[in-house]
Amino acid sequence: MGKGRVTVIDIAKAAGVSKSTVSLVLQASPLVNESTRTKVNAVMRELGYVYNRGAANLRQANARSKIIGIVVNDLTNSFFAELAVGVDTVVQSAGFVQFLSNTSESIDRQREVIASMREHGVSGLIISPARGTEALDLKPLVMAGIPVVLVVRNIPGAKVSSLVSDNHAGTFAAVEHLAALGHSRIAFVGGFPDTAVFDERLGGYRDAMSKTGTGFQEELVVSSAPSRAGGVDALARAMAMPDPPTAAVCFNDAVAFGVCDGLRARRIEPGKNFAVVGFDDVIEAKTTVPALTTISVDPQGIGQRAAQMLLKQINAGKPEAESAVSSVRLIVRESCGAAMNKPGRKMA
Amino acid sequence: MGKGRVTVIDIAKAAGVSKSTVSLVLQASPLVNESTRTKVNAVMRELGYVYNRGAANLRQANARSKIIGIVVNDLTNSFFAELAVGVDTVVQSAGFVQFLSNTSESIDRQREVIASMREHGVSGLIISPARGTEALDLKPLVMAGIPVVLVVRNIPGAKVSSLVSDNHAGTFAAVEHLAALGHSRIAFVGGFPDTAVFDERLGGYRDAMSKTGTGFQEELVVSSAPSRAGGVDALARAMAMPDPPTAAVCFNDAVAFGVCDGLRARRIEPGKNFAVVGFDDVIEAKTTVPALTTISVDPQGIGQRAAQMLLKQINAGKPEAESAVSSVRLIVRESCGAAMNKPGRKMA
DNA sequence: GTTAATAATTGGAACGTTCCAACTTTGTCA
DNA sequence: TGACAAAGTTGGAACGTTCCAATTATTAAC
Repeated sequence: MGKGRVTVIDIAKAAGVSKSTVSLVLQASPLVNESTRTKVNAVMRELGYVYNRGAANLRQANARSKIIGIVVNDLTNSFFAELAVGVDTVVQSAGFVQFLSNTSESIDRQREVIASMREHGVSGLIISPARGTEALDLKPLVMAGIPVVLVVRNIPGAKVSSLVSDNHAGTFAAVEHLAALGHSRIAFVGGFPDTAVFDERLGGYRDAMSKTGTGFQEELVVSSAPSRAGGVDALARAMAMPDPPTAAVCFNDAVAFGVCDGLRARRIEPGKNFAVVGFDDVIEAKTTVPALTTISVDPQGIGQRAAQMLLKQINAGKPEAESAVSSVRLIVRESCGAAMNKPGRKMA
Repeated sequence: MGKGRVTVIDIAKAAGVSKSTVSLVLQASPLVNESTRTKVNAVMRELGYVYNRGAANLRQANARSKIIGIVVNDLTNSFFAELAVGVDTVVQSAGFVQFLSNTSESIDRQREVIASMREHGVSGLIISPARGTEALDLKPLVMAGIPVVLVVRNIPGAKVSSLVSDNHAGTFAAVEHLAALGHSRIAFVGGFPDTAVFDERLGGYRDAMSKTGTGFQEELVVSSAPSRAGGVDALARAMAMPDPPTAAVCFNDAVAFGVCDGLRARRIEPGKNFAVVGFDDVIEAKTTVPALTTISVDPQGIGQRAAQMLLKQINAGKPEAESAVSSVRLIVRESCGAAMNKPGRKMA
């Protein structure tokens, strides 16, 4: 059949109108007569026309394309998958489509991905930055006036919007809860020390430990990769201490699951002989056994709110940076032992 | 500063060359003198030039953009997240960037997303189709000569490449293994009955049940949503039967986790009083307690292989449909009780 | 039956890039 | 010295769309 791609001019010719009219039909203009519209639409379907967004964007330098980009640093963490789903629900109803890319914590990859999205003229970007991202990396975006919302990790000095959860309050509440249950040797487990999120969560833990009178002890902080495997590993190191902890506030739920795995491997029952609190409240947290006590940050909710912030900026024209903190709350389930008897230290 | 965006002409003016020369620099042509090249590059950096891929694609109608799209039906299932990172690793090294979109099993959304990706001139598409997708939905893509690889779910009649795992062989092996352990009342649990994948996995189960002499019984098939919650639900129905099963072959790992949750809630220990086998071998399968016996389909591997198939088609020019089946293998861990004593039926 | 207003349509210019054919400069060879 | 080739560079046309100003067809008002 047709060798080249079918254009608006082909449609015009076949429908016996001008290309301008076809263009008007394309943008659903009320100027065009109903009968012409239906005819043009019919021809389009018949010839298998596909809109060339590139050409369109070329002309209307102002209006950007109807896509928003989301860049995450670790797609295998279901937290980010859920965040993306949350974003999707709101951008979808605003008539946008979402393109997601994963950086796997690589700054180089992140640069490529963001450049590529810019080249395709995204209307805005939601970014959970890779470790080590600097304000400088985002400079070009703000210079170009592209709305950006940072989520999960903020970047000091970058003049863009951000939405992070109240990490300090979260771990603070976790420690208070464990202390109220009678624990005093409470460890802080998992996470990479050189991130802002780690600092904030550790800060909440530290302040709460000081406040509860038991005091903050450096040795009770045992870091690791923020993954399930990292949790297993970190727990091993914690339990090897001369006076091991009886409870753990974990960097995130993945670590907490790892800690539970590690406990079980030592024949210690999480929620019974050892209290575990997570952070994030991922979807599995409530169905796993024992159900995980954790800090709920509602990833889908964050995604939705971030998307709303972004859309607001897009519609406002002039992007105005806005910082928000998403509040968190402690969800008490079984893994902290609150529903059971007093915590003991019956180890194998 | 500059109100409009900076173009190749601005660069040319500032560098004292013609726009053609700038264009040649952009595509790293050997024709341009080394000194000119460095000068032009310097000016680009200085003025903050961003390449306009849309304009470029407009001119070179043949060469498509350097992006490949991946469309998945359920991003919250970590299977797909891992598949996506598998794809990413190979397209990345081929100089492509990957844009992912989620359809949440909505055909309408899938249509939008695919249309949007086409409009942006993707070089190829990897699609895990939403439930109910028909060959007709893919027709426009193949007509336009856009390479497509279907993963996970095949669509009969669509003239595109596909890569699915050997579902039949997987459940067949699972049943054989359980039978060898002495089980005879083996249920098939979870999944929506109206999908090709379900049919294939059920088929493997049915054939194996017939072969082992215990025979296939309709009542032992209990379907549900293919999620953790679905597994909990399905197990409840299975255990309510007059003569409940002692083992379950699950539709996927998510269901299997749900089944384990449900068993625990009934004080039945998975891997001890009840055997559970999953399907997919997601990342958590090996670290959970008890470690899940499952059919390994290696989602990252499938992603990689699908990406290779796609790149092959892209480079070949003329896309040639190719069907492949990814072999699977049974990974024996703890949840089937193979490492423990004979299976009993000590229920609470 | 003329004028004014409204509705519908239209050709041409513009967007930022690449391709092509033509051009200039420099160097080589008979 | 002239012819020729090689290396670099260049202006204009083209890609598929939208916008603008201009045009024609239709209806309403007097």
